[in-house]
Amino acid sequence: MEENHRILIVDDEKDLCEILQFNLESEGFVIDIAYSGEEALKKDIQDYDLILLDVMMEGVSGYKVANTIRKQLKITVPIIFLTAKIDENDVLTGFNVGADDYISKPFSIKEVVARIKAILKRGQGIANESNVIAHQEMKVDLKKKITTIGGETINLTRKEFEILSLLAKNKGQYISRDEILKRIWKDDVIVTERNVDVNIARLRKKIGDYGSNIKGKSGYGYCFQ
Amino acid sequence: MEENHRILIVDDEKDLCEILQFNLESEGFVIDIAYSGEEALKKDIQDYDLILLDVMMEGVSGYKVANTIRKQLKITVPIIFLTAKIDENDVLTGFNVGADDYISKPFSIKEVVARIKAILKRGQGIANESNVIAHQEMKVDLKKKITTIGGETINLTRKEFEILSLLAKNKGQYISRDEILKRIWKDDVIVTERNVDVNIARLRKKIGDYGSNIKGKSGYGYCFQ
DNA sequence: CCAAAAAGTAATCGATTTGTAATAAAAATG
DNA sequence: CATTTTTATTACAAATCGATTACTTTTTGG
Repeated sequence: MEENHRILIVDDEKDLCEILQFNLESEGFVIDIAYSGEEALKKDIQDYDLILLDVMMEGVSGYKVANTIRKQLKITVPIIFLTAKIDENDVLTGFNVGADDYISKPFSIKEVVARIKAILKRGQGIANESNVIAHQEMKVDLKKKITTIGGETINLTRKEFEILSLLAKNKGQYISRDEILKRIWKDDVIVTERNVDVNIARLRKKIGDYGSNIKGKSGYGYCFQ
Repeated sequence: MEENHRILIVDDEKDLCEILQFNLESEGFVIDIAYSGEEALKKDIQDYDLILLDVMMEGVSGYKVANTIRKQLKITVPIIFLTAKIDENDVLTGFNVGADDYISKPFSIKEVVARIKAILKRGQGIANESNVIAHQEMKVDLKKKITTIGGETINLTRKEFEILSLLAKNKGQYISRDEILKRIWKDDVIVTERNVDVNIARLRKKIGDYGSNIKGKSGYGYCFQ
């Protein structure tokens, strides 16, 4: 099934944007454009399948935009950085290498299209492999983000689901609150370890009898068994 | 099966740490950072899957850190050295202390990611490389932090577990109370050597017959045999 | 803009862990 | 062998940690 992928182009060079837009639209992509970092962050990033992001822009740089998308918005949308000439020595200051791929200017449209397709294809592949962790009657579908017990869907919030996934993925292993914070809250918000407790409590309540499978141990953290 | 590997970055250049962090997190790794050798050694090294270690740091150098990890802590976690020097002698020193790889600055992020993946992939084959110390029916799982005797889990407190791990890792070797304090209590609290005694006593009681495997010798400390 | 849901905060209480001190036992010393 | 030092054990107290609740703030979705 073919789907029209949505791509956001972020670049302050208007001409370049238009060339990209024209060519990518010919390839069947749906294009949206932001002419600055600020403008990009006003878009609903979640809606895009891929972002073409210029690194060097006045004001909010591409690096900042990428950082915000990852750390604050927590969106894993693929990002391709567009950057001026590659200088390997520039890594320290130029931020010219990024998350999913980078393309250095000047580039050929063919190259851009090829890389976009490669990344979207890769994403497709991952999406198709369903990843389900099962424990007795309880099933945690990591991809669909759905938890069921005996076929019945359990309504978990995002945080609850993330915690359950993390523990289920590491069955039998104690994971400290600190580690849970690092992995789920990342480092963008400062919350205390009490938050973990509270969410564990909520989670336990929701999964009923399975709640007792989440063991808490003083000094060690939590463990699913 | 995809797993989130934990990587510890040790470098006193904050900018570089952040760039590495950003890029490695994009790759799905869980990142922790230490801005000095001292800080690094306060981390629970056992918990990481790989360590990126800067050689040139004020105070405790990268070599010292690596040396401590290998010789004292007896942890076989892969280590990649980051260094400005491309001096052959340095390379030799690095491999003497058990470095798994060597990357000289300036480097491209792609290179770092590639090397990390290569090493982790290789490590996958070796599987859980002696994360479990066994002595007859007693097993100490350093990663899961669980101790079992004949399959039955022994409920150890954190300190008890740390002491048992330390002694078990250095089977047959006497470790002084002072050394135990340094390694387990670190330098955050000032407690007397009596604390070690007390915890040893508690530990001995909990591991039953194996308690007599922990030998105490006046003037030497404790030894597991 | 409002209502509902989600997530964060604070406070409490109980449990667990750890530290302290006292004492007994063992080992070292001369 | 007597004395001093070191170590083991015990009981108790202090500190820390963790679960839960109620409440507030933030986010989400219409």
